[in-house]
Amino acid sequence: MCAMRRDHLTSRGAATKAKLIEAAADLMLMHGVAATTLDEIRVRSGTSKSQLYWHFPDKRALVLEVAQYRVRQVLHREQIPLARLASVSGLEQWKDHVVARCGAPGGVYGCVLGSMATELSEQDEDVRAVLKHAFAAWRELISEGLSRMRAAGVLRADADPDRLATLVIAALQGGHVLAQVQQDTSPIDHALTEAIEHVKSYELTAPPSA
Amino acid sequence: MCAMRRDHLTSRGAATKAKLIEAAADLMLMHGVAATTLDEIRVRSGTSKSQLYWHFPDKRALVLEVAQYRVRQVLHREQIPLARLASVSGLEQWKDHVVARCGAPGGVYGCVLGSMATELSEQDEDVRAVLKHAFAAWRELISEGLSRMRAAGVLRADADPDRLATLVIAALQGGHVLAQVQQDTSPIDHALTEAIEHVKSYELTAPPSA
DNA sequence: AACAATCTGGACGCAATAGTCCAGAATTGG
DNA sequence: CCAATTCTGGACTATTGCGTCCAGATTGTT
Repeated sequence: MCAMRRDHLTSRGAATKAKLIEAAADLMLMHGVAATTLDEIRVRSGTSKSQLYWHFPDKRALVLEVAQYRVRQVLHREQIPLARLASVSGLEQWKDHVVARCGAPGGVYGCVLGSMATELSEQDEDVRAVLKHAFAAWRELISEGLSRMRAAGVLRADADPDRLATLVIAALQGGHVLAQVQQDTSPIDHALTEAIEHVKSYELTAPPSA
Repeated sequence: MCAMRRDHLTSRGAATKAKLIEAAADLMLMHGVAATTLDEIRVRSGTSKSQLYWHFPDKRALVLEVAQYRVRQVLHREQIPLARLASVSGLEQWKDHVVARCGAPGGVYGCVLGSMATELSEQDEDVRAVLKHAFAAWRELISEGLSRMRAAGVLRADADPDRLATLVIAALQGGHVLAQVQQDTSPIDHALTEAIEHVKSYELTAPPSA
């Protein structure tokens, strides 16, 4: 039989595969996908070259799995604060976490999904499809939170959760781009603050007693 | 004398250099900087390999000049509508142009500055510096327009032009990222529309006669 | 404990790409 | 019109990085 990847990995194999994906993900975030060599991945993961080709048919497949890993990571992390979103101040807390992570030491100011999206959208349809769904799901998390707020009477009926969520995600992504280029979190902070200010303008204030 | 680049080019030389930069810029926009080979640039520009090394010491220098070319191009183009910005509807017209260009056939949905910023910020300090100034100047164009609107009584005194301009640029950049990933201009359209809606919330409506 | 299947290590080959070199064409000045 | 300079064309080299191979170590099964 010619060597074929197994559908079932032992725990050791799974651990190695995970190490490879994590090492690749880190390097690709720091240096970009194209600039990350398989050799660097091998060194950082503490494994050897052939393991890459045991677990992945080629670099492209590895990149796809890195994208999927990042998507799981981001959506899982975002689900926690966003699924219980019920007020504007909840959104502000979420913003603070985003900004803190953006400027975290060792980080790189860019968004792990946004950087891959920009670099790979034109070259790899599979990665683009994965990221497209990820951004849709992310936006949906925010949109649903805003819908709940509207239903609860926190926001006015004319607030459009989908469009507001699009603004928030765009402000986050654009804020990352600007933060990366000026190596400073203030753009993402200000952009998200203003976006949330816009959401606030739909807040239903206690109607004047009349 | 060992061959040194001349400080003064003849018109022919300048034309060739410009063709090289434009060809490189187009390819780098479409496929990314790293994925663009010198050979592709040679073919598309209709010149030969040694011309690259006559006009540029290496690929990195070419990339830097491509970045400068893009910056000149974008700032020149943006200056026209933004320098005479005097009303919210002017901002809306500007948005329509941005969206139209984003979805232009042959285009690529991404922003010519944003894509380079994301791909190169971590690898090339010189390019990052160029783009940093470009984004600052771009934001300043918008900020000054909003300041004029405020001075003219179009916007309320509590409108903060710098922060609003940051939101607009971030919405534009983030909108490009989302548009690129879903191959559709609606995200950038909606994000900019909402950002402008936020600016509108600072509009000074005619005070109630009292 | 012995055997088979699964997984690992590093050496190797090959293709692609950045960068070099030089002969000669086009252009400019006397 | 001739010579010097500026610029161009394409062949060439060295390097880098992707992907292959196989001997042997590790793990699980009877």
